[in-house]
Amino acid sequence: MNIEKKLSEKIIEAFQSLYGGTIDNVTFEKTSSDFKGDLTFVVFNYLKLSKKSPEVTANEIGTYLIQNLTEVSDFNAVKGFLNITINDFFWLNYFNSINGKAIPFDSAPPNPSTIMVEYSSPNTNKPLHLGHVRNNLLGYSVAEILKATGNHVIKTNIVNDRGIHICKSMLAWQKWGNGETPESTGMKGDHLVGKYYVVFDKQYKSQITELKSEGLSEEQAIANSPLMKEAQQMLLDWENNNADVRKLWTMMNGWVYKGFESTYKMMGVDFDKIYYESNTYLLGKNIIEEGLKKDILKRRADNSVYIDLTADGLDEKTLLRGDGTSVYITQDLGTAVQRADEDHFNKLIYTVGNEQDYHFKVLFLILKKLGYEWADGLFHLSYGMVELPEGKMKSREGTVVDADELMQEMINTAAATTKELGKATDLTNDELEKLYRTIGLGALKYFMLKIDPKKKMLFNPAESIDFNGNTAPFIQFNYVRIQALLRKAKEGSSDFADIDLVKQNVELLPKEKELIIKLYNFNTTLNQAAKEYSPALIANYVYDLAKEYSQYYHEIPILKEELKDLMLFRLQLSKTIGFTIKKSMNLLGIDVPERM
RNA sequence: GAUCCCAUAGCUCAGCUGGAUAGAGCAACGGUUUUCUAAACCGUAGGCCUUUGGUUCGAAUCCAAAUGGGAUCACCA
Repeated sequence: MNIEKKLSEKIIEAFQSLYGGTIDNVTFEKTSSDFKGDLTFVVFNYLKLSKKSPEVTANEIGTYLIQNLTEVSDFNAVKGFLNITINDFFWLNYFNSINGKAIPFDSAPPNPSTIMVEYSSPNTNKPLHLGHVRNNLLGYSVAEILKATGNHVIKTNIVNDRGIHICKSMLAWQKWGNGETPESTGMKGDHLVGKYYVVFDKQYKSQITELKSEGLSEEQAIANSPLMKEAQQMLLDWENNNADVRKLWTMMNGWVYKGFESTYKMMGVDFDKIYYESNTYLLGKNIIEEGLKKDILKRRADNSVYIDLTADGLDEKTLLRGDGTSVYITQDLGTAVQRADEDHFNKLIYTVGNEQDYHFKVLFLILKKLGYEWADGLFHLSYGMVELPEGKMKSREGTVVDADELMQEMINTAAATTKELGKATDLTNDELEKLYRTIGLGALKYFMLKIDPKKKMLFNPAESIDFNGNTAPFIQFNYVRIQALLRKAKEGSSDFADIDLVKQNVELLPKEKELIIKLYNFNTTLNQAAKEYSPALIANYVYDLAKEYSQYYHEIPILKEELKDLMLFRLQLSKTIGFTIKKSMNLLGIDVPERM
């Protein structure tokens, strides 16, 4: 039932029959609103075959189509643009085939791919911030989109639960914590641990200042800071399984996990498989050995191992230190191989900020050189940083927008706005709480997902996120209006109890045809979003749909339409649009309320 | 120094697989509610698509360079 495909075939046929030439698949674009028609075929590229002027060629093709394809009801040729009108029957037929339900995805791949989507990947020394919010929403949404296109998706998270940064928090807590716990302070665990990360930094800096005032250079001061030495010792103790350090580590990480859990829950994201770096950080050494045997990797005089990527326009990259210990990329090599062995993925998508573009380029190239076939399925979903007006966020200095606080603020704003507008007054308190969350978090999620992932984005905390215009609340509002219509229809008359059963052939208004075409385009958009890993395409689609509907709603009577068939058709159209809005929003991880 | 990413209305962004007169939202100004939820709708105003050159019948879109902004180039993670 793909009209573009049908048209394309007929046009190829037309060229064959009219001009005796063969052409490849042709493409169409949406006819400009200034001209009559639904789809436009541009003939300029094919004039060599027709050996006629653009206008004549377009006219001849148009005539052929109208004679040989029943779906084509009209055409006009302007210069080289052939504007094709598809008859209402086709569109209505398509619409009836959906029949008031969510649009089914029509081209699920015959062999579903297994796709791992890694996202979030937090450090356990501080709470999640705005940057993580973008990461989480993006990863979650991409996973949902890939699922919707028929893939088997495994959402994974690799938690960086070990390293010097955690030791800093641990040390500071040990020294200045006075035994504080989440229970004793009422603080969320991740925030409590984050507090001591900042304490460490403060103490460390004042120590450096002190050492410098004693006459040491900056470099010497850094090298001789007792606090940093202690932290490093703690890391060594951790690696050597020192019981006390491990106990402290387990306790504090436990606090953090509890905190993360509630943040993830509030955000509405989840994972199928969680890895911990404390389990994976030693992986990868055997791969290095293999690589050395194959002579792909080289050993330096000091015993360190590296790979020479200069021929590929990159640098030499060290993979193992002289003392035999791992570096960051060693473990990434190891986890990639482990995942390939365990999960047999076709694709592995790393949702990580664009500051690591180089790292992933190197990682993928090394794996490829080592001969892993699945390395072609690796993809770095690189997204731009979230910046504040004053520049980059620095968690050590506490200049971050905290995820928990931001979400709460959004919910508060949603509550205030709802009250101000005097809306939803008949809901219970529980329902209201849920509504505020749906609207507030919806606004936040949409705000972050509607922007092309690869672009960096500016977040100004002073200007609150909008609730009007191109926003989630606007889209949600249109969904709610539809639900209100449907409710009223059912209450008003038993004739409308089952709107789904009605199939009507009516004369379409231009706006109605436009809306059906929009619905028809859902699958194309979904496919493209999956192909490009871009939730922004879905966001733009659903906004367009809601906006068109909003105009329609204002222009055309629905429940007040006197012709019953027409009223039913319009209700059915509204219902289908409602389904599509909901489905699209869910792909973005956004809920829609029934009332607001 | 090298590499990568970005540049479209005052602001935030679409448009990028070349096509017809470059689109939204916000902000500004004016209008619409005894009638299906006004978180809405309609209208006005706002543009050298950073610049220059190239490819093409045709360039915001592709190529090259310049300018400006960001990131990266650790035996850190």
